[in-house]
Amino acid sequence: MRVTLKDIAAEAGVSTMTVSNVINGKRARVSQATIDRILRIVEQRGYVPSASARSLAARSSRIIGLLVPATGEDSLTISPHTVEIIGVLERELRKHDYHLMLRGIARLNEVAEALRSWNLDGAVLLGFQDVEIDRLGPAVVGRVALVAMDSYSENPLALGVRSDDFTGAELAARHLLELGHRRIAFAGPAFFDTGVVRQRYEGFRSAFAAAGAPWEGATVAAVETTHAAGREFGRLLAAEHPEVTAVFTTADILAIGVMEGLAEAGLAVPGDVSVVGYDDLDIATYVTPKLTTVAQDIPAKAAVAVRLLLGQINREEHPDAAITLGAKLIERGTTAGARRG
Amino acid sequence: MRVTLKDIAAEAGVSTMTVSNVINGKRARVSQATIDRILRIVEQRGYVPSASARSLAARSSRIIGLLVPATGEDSLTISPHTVEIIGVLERELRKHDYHLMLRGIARLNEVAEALRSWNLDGAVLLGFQDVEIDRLGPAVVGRVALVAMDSYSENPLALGVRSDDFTGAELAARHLLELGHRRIAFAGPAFFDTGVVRQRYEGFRSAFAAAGAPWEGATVAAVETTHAAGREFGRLLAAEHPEVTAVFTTADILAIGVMEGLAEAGLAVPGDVSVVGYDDLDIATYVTPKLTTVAQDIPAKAAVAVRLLLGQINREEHPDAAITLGAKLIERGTTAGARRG
DNA sequence: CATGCTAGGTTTAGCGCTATACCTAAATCG
DNA sequence: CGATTTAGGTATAGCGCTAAACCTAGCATG
Repeated sequence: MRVTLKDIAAEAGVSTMTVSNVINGKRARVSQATIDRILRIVEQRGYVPSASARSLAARSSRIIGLLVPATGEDSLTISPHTVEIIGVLERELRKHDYHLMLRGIARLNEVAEALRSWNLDGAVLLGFQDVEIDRLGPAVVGRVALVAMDSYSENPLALGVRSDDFTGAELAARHLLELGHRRIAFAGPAFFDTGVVRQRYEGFRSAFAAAGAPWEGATVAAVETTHAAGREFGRLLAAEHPEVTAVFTTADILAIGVMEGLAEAGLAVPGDVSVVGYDDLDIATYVTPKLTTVAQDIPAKAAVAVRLLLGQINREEHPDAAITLGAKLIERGTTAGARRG
Repeated sequence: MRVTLKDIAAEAGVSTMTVSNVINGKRARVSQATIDRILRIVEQRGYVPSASARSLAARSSRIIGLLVPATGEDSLTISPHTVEIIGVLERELRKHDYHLMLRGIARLNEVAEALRSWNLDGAVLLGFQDVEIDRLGPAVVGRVALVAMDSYSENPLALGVRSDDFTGAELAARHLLELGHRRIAFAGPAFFDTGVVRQRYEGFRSAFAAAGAPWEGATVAAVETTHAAGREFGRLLAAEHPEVTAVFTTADILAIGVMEGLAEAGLAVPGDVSVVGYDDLDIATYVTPKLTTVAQDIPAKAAVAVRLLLGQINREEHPDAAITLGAKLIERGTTAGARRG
């Protein structure tokens, strides 16, 4: 059978509480000799505490949920961007002896279920829309620490962590404008009215204003964040928008699709059309020419998320309402002066 | 406070066991009227069972561990290939009301810790070496169902699930040989003596034998599975192996690196050198020309893993010792007839 | 010398659930 | 018509741990 606290206590000749205290580092009221004896026995017997019993008794699981949108049928679509976040989250949490539970969320009320069922101490929401975050009420959340990645929701129940999407897009647009482009396309998913996409859209717009460029030069298109949709859009651009000489996209994968679509239509990048991506994923450097893109510090974003979570859990007051990290432009080979026709 | 079984039982005027039985689908000995009444109250009160209490009492957690190698310092490196597996695993397990816990493993004995501490019902080992799987003893594993992805270990404690790496590599090599190549490089990580790499190596060799091609034509190189290492190798090939006209790599990412290295050295793909990857990741189609590669059915692999796990958990006898899925060659643009120099 | 304080513990009472054994009235059987 | 089965439950005893309150001997203090 399993080795329990009781076994250790019996062998050490003390009560289970003493063993429990030693194991949990509450050693103030235990003599050094007893501590040593207990630890030796624990080691020897290969005692591993039962997490279920712990979380039942202590009402805290040391599990952080990683909640990702999912449909019932499809498997989770985890973008490369998300993957990097997961890796860093896991490491940071493991350092603090927390564990990560991955859960696809098909309907929003599953969030409550996930939180309550597992007694989660906290959760990271990855890839949800702002409107979804907005809808999380106190009944759902309870006393669980929540961090929403890439959210601009004002919901005080979920702290937002994001990089500066406004500035990122602004930098990209300014870069294109400085190269002389005036007819620029903005391609991103169809949520211009909220969240990350909105910020990028506004940043993009702001650069036009700052440069005194006519906003009429912009072509705004709702394009799904996939390679295929990007390719489609590239072809469309080639066929029906001869005036456009540059494209800003909200994702590298989209930019790479656009590049392919343009190439198929016989247009050169950056010769005829310049392209800018977003995220600076590894794939940005795998394509030819290498993609000019906006970089965010993803590991930092994940680390901040963990810091906020643990801060909330340990009641170091409710920390900062939201954290915004920087973004910077990485100039590579897909942008050049404007000329097409 | 939390709504508990007791609350539901009191409100329904039955014992907690009856509620428990209804909730767990053991409804044989409960009248339909009582079932309906209980379910209505459960719904109404928003009752969610406590997973910790359950796993403590039932000695089963309904959690499957997803164990991935990790160093203490680095974050988990999750390859695109791994990501796809994770997504499918999550969906399949969620269907059966199991949950996924992600855990980086720095030292092998952490496997035991993870399994015991959380009372895991099973675990999927992702990305471990065969020798590591070999070392898992009964003391570590206990009665936990274990599936090792991409393992060729003979350890009966961990069922292996993999695709047919031997045949995949053989197909690739045969393709190159049929195109007339005789001086072919094999590039892969330095574990030629075991596991997946060994299978691919043997498959590669076997194609030479089958084609009656002299094995002396092969150049075997240990190259890390990264873009940077591939690029380095591509340059090396260009500079010091003028006789080589084709490269088979054990990963797409590696192949893409090789392509870049070759291009930098002024060699054309496939004009001067043909390149074949492995895995058929999305990125294989993002590069120019598109990468010829070996495809495995990753979703199927993950689904099989879940099937084996659940099979073991439900004691449908100990199922098949290991499962090998197919592999096929996807011919795209990076392979052509042999000519260089 | 009564009194408090401190070090070093112990005792008690659950946390919320499930396994197991048991119970009772009504229906069925030989 | 007594014995057995069946439907539809209940009672009891934990699972392994922790929070909170309590205890006691020994020492210092006014």
